[in-house]
Amino acid sequence: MVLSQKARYALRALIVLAEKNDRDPVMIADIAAEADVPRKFLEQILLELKKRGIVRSTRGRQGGYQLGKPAKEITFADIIRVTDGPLALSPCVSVTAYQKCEDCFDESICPIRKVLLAARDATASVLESRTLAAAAAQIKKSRAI
Amino acid sequence: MVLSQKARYALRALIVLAEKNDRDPVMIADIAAEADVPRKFLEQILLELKKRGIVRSTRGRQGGYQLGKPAKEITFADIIRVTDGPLALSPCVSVTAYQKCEDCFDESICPIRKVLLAARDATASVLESRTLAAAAAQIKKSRAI
DNA sequence: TAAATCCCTATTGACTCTATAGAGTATATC
DNA sequence: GATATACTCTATAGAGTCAATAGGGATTTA
Repeated sequence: MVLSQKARYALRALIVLAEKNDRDPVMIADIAAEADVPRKFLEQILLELKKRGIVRSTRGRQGGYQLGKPAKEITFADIIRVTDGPLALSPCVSVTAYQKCEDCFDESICPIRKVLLAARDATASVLESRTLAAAAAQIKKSRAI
Repeated sequence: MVLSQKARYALRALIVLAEKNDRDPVMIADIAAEADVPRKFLEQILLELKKRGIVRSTRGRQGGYQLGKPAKEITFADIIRVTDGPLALSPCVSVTAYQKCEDCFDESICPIRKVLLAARDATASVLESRTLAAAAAQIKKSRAI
């Protein structure tokens, strides 16, 4: 039920990137320091985010990470799906990774499924509407005060 | 993120009880058979549900389990909170088990928290509105066809 | 060619989840 | 009141997951 540490780290790191306005690549070490994330763990996380197109990287000297697309197109749902898998409380109500329950007679009748489906939709509609851009903007606003 | 097996078992077992209209106590063994849950595991689950007042038990011969209150007063949220803990994606947005994040500077500013709070509210409002009575009614209706 | 930086895989320790086991306690019935 | 029945409680084991660390490989710039 609870968000993994990995997800929290990913969100913090990406918000740091979003605040940079995507000029030059930012080194892992810098992101790690600003987001307060263990450096080697962050490496793994960024690698996964890269595979899913959420960030892109530049290798070698002067290298680092940048967002893979505009911050306002990256939602919390996108990020959490990478680190923690589907948002659904059961694979049988997942939109991105549907899987039938092993011991389910008839899915169309299952009263549990019906509820979990409604819960998934509610969660998804929140997490899909919140973007990195909004989160970064909020931080900047708080800093300005 | 995903519901534990324990939660699924608890929901199935309680829906079985809700269908019985709460006449006489139902033995663990019978509940286990009807809900398709390992018997000894179910014992533990029912014990926890009992501690939280969701079921009540009668010991000795003719003993068994019954719902602890009317089926329409037992919500999915109540049950899941027993088996899986708080609904919130982070302790810092939990209503039933609030806890500050260790590495959080200022909670009122945290842009992640804001989103997780909205997600929690969305999930809770669904799970708190769905009752065992509704689930049992739905099952009976499907069986009638 | 050297330094900087990301890339990739393996490993470890702690913890949790699922399930089973077995002895203990209460109660109805004969 | 003896006995069978059924819930109560605690321990434990195996598998799996999570968080973190480690270290060498590959690539690019200067």
